[in-house]
Amino acid sequence: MEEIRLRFPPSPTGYLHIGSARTALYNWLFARKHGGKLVFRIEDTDMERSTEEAAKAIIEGLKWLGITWDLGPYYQSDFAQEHREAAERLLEQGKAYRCFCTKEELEEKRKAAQKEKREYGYDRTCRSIPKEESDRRASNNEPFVIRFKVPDSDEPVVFEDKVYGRIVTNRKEIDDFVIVRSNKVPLYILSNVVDDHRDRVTHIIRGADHITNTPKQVLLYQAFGWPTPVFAHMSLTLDSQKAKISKRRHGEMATVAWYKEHGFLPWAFCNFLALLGWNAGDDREYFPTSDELVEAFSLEGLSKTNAVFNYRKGDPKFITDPKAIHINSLHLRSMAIESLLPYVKSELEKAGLWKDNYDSDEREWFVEMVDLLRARYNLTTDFATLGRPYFTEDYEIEEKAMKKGLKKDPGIKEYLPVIANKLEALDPFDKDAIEMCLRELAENYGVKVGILTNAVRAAVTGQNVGPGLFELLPVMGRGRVVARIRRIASSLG
RNA sequence: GACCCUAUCGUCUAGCCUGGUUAGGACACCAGCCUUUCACGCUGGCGGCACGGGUUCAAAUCCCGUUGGGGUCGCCA
Repeated sequence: MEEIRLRFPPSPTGYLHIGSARTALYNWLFARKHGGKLVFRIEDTDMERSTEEAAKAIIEGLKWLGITWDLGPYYQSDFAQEHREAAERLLEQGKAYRCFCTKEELEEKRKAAQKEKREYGYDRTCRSIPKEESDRRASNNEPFVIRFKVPDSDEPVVFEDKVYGRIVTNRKEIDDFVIVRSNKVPLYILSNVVDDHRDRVTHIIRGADHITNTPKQVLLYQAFGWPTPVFAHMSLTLDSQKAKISKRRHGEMATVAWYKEHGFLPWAFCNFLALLGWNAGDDREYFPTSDELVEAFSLEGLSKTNAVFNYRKGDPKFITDPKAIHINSLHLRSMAIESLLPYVKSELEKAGLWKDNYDSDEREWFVEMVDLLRARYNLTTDFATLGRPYFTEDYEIEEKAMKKGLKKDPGIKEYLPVIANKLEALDPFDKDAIEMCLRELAENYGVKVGILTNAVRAAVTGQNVGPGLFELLPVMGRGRVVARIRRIASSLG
């Protein structure tokens, strides 16, 4: 049986874009699902815009996402000679022809057509130039491009799209398109077909923006006598203004790197991306592992309608699609704690909060603390921002914590030193003992236990929100807790 | 403008093919419950079949049209 092969062929003209990442993801999922291979090919035939840095950034992005490939990366430009030869073959067979029209001439015709509100298509001026003349002009070094000669026929060009169904195109809608530039560099439309054939690609999953050039490529496959692969076009992702998401309009938020920097877990982000324009057919949206997504994935679940990325510029609650954050929190809270640790370490390092002891003597303490905190965090960056007081003595008492925790009851500044003394002497220093201790004290003072817990929380974390206090204190450790309470108590004057 | 694609809550979507559902789920939002705080969780609420014609006993579902949205129309990919 023929091996299933897919490909991901980005052009290296910028960072890895979330739309490209989604395309890569779907190809990868499909390949894995069917035991196939994924070809990674960098389409750099546009030398003007392609850069090595961009290629690197794309590779980095894919690696971070965990999207792996089986073949490549190949560079399309390495195969330029093969593409030229393919074009040469078409030329010899009369399936393509040299076009000597200059850019300026064509531009003029285009403008004239626009002015008269006629639709513009290449007028086939050079299609009828006799072979002898064409050869002569070529050997005289007259510049030319090579155009594909769309075969005359009454039959429309048809292909069966796995998502959109049967796409029928009238040949009159297809120009004799250019396949080789005047500088002899082949164009994408040609190179792409030649490469896909050489790489034995069986399935092409790509953005719906390629739908209209698919008939041209189908014609090329036919001209070469090659079987056409299966096409599956996927809906695009737009912003709330219904514009294509782009770095230019949306800034870094449109790049994969942004998600890496803002505390997203790679697999969680893939999980979210997969949901943009695809569904499992049941109510499942959370896929703990890639195996589960692979199992659920199928082309039938792809949506035909463009997805709108729910992001509002300038709105802090919508720095990105809130569903992305939600999915991330699901993964953050339930993934294996060992897998989460490196991400937390990285965030703490960036914030200057990391201590090497967390990898050795204090490792147990660190793991317990992370586990306690993650239950209410959404992003890995939260450990360094919201979590700051847990990892350093250098923390502020937030205003809300001061008000709701430390100033809530006038007696608090009397209670706090007593609590510190009690906790210092408590044995064992565990959840139940601490709870009993604080409840007893509350009863003695005739206040609700919440007054005491909130005060202690405010003192030891500077915050009025956080893990359950009775769980937190034993993890934090007696020494640290008592010291913090005393320090804050004395500062209350 | 021409050609192609598309249309279900604010957003992602199920349902459409094979007409009969109180049009389902998720995110977001609101309320309540839980509770030592905040989250989580649970319960409930808000909110949608773009419009107009057909076909039919019956239309989100089938057909036609309108409107809206998107894509493409390069010697970019």
